[in-house]
Amino acid sequence: MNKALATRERLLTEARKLLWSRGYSNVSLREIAQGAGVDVALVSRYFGGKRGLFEATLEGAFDAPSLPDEAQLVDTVLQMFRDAPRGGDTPSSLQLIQTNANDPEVGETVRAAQSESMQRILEEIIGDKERAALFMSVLMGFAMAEKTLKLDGIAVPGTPAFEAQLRHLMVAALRYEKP
Amino acid sequence: MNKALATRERLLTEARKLLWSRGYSNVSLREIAQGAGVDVALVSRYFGGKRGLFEATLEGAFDAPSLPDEAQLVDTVLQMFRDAPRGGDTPSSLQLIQTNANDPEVGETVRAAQSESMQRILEEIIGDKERAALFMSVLMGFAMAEKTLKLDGIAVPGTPAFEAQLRHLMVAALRYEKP
DNA sequence: ACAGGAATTCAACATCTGTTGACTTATCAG
DNA sequence: CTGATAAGTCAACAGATGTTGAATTCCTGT
Repeated sequence: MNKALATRERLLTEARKLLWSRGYSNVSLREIAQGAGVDVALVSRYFGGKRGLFEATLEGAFDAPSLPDEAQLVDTVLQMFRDAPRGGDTPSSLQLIQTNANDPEVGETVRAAQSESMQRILEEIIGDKERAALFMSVLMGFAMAEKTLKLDGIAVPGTPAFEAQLRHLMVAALRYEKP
Repeated sequence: MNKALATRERLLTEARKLLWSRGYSNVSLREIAQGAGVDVALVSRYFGGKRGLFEATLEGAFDAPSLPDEAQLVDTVLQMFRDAPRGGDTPSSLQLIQTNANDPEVGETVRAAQSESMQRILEEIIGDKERAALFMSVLMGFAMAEKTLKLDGIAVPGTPAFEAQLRHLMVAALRYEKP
């Protein structure tokens, strides 16, 4: 009875790795199952289907390790980027949003989850809805420029130059003033 | 002989509308053909297949109406956003990138096109590779926050508040200084 | 050792996708 | 009017996908 939970977890881990980085409709259940070393049918048995597996993947996806105040916010985010290096095995929650937010089947769920957890937390910390939105937009754009577009001008992740670039934009978002 | 060119164009228009906004793998050829009012088989006949159709829509996708200097750059981009309102029928080139850049089949092509036209032009205007990359990341993030995530804090497109937000981030990117 | 139930696999399904080649209709010069 | 060529339609295909229920293997308690 405990064994089932273990393979359930193996499926979840593999699903996170593939679905978050490459997008819901670009990964087949057979590929996930093969990566987890089990049969495809177990997905439907344990999660009720592909969609159920994806949604199970979302649980706790946006949990922050701790709730930083605004002074620590920038550093906390920098660490998030540091922990999910380019091409690494652990796609970040930003990549999850980026790859799935406009999927016809799960996009709505992803956007809702982002709004209810990540965005709500940002607004709480920053204390201003507009600045929180601009902050989020900076995060999304930077993740896209670095992970997907791999723009030449973005410095190598982990280096001081990289942190300086990202920090510059984040601080700018936090300093926005209504006209 | 001229009639064929007209339906070719109808297919291209419909393909741009659907593929750019919803993503390559989320739109079927039958849907595009139906929207254009022709048979599916014509896609393969005229463009050699789905991929050929998509690549044909890419031609001139990143052409700027004119090459602005850095002083006009921000205003030019603001106009780009004004011309492609939220939920409108004309998805912007930024949305095209956002929805297709990590597609397994056409992502590489999209990224290459962006790099060779849009990014090259930005670097030329701005005169600095890092600032150009940060500028592009701001554009991507803002488009994502506004069009896909529809964040509460992003002002209504077309209003002065919207322009103030976007301008603030763009100017910040342009003012980046190496540490 | 051996039943009984849990865990997993297998084979088949219905559906949707892009693509192809044969067929039909429209267009127009002679 | 008529035949040839262009333009468009139709039906069928092979492949992949998510899902399902029966069959099989594995494990555990007695």
